[in-house]
Amino acid sequence: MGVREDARRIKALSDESRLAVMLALRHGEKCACTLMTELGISQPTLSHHMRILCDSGLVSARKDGKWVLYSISALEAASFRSMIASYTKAETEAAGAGGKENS
Amino acid sequence: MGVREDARRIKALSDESRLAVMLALRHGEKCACTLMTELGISQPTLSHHMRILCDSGLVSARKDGKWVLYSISALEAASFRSMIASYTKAETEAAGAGGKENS
DNA sequence: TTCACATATTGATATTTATGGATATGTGTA
DNA sequence: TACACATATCCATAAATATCAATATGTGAA
Repeated sequence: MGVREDARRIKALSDESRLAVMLALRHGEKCACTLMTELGISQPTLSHHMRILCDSGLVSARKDGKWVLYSISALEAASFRSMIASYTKAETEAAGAGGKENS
Repeated sequence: MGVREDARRIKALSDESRLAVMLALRHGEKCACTLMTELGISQPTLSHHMRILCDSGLVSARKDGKWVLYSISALEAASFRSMIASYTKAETEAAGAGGKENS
């Protein structure tokens, strides 16, 4: 919690390369080498971006032999969307009585 | 549309001061001078942040005499949340048949 | 017009960040 | 052990960004 931490989490998504990573991971986990090829960026640069995404919690890493498989954390992603909503949804006067708000 | 443009829009929210602005505007429009006082930042700095928020579309400005009243654009905010979802929601194999997805 | 106030712009500076080469670490295979 | 490969870290550099003082612009009142 905290605006500073929220800004840090949002910053993790505020980069073109990292958004491309998120798109690449929508169908499931991928190893760094695949992401590197698909994005067309250098290995140190990809490693840098993956660290930021992992630090934010949005992406989690799993070691498999010499590969590291990255995947979107569904739980953290939902929490992220909820956090975004808290900044972008207007505060309704009598909130809470109406129902679920989110699916 | 486009990953680059999406990154730019997300970047608009990836700053602590601008998140504070969004929170301050949740209950309705406010003038720059009020935001400046509430956030405790200089006038040029606030102007800089408001320009970025307005450029992103999330916030819209309305002139009233010598004041400029800022408010969250509900339509753009909804579009923003939808865009965020497109990067953070896992792609389901047979999507679309289930129902609304969003409220 | 002049004045006071609200906001935007300019310009300079310090901090952050993205990038990739070189190198280190870790892992499986021969 | 040595070797090839995958990933992380270190380092330097260029670009982007946040900040604010000074100044410009606009607006209503006297």
